[in-house]
Amino acid sequence: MLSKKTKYGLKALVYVAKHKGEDPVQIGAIAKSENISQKFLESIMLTLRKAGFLGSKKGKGGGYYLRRQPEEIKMVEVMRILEGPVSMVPCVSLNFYEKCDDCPDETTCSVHSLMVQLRDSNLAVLNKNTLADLIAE
Amino acid sequence: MLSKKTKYGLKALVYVAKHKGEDPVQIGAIAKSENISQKFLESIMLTLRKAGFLGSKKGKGGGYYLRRQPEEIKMVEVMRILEGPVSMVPCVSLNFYEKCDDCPDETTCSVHSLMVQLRDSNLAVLNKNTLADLIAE
DNA sequence: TTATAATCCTACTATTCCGATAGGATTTAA
DNA sequence: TTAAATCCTATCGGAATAGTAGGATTATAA
Repeated sequence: MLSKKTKYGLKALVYVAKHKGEDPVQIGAIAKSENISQKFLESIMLTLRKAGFLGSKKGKGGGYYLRRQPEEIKMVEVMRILEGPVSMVPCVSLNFYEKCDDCPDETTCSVHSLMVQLRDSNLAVLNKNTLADLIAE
Repeated sequence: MLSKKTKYGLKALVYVAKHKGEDPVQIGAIAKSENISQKFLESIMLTLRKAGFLGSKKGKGGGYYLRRQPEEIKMVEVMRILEGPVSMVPCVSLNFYEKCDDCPDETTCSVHSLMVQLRDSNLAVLNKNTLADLIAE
């Protein structure tokens, strides 16, 4: 299941992107528009800013704005920041590789190939879609 | 992330399938071979039996056996039983549909299309792969 | 008939993660 | 100087996950 964090983060990015070129948008406005707890959204925005997707301006009249073009923000990047690994098991993860504790040997693991296929099919989708694609709909 | 329950369940199915035609296999043997807590595996085997993948024989000399041919057990069926919905959000789930609580309208939801694409790419993989494919490797 | 070996079943527990909240510190514009 | 905004750390309740406990039931075989 997709975490609320990721879902809210994506919606917030879309919201900010839709107001590109205008003044920065406030957390409060996003929270209200998208039915998100404002305090929860605060921490998500912070994450997105630290990851480089968003910039912020403090103080009165401040808020958040996009730091990159929507067409250049791939969904795979956002998902890795908010949701974590694309892979369903650490031992097939490209960016978060770890050995599975219960598997003596990956090459003989019966679920390995299935996990690789799932990873690759998800990667294909997440590499193809950008923030711009989400705005369109 | 794939739950241990699902991972163990898949490995157990593969183990049982590899012993097709022989006497039923015991939970203890599977647990030992695959490094799984026997008690935990008990409950998983029960789930797989109730779902119709496995049959069981009680008492001395008992154990579990496959009730269907490995080629006919699609991964999508097993995943739905052990892991739950294929979709990452309930509002795009084919078998577990539910309205998202925070979305006023699915047709205008910005993440909807992405979720549909992910669902479909995963479904393709899970429909194509059967238990027989897992045994092969 | 009795011991043993197996599944079956219910309940419980420990731990981790998720979603959300609290309370202020800091910065900036008017 | 005040108000409006982000920034930051800590905490918390609930749900889910992973695993445990203990026995009930069933079947085989001596």
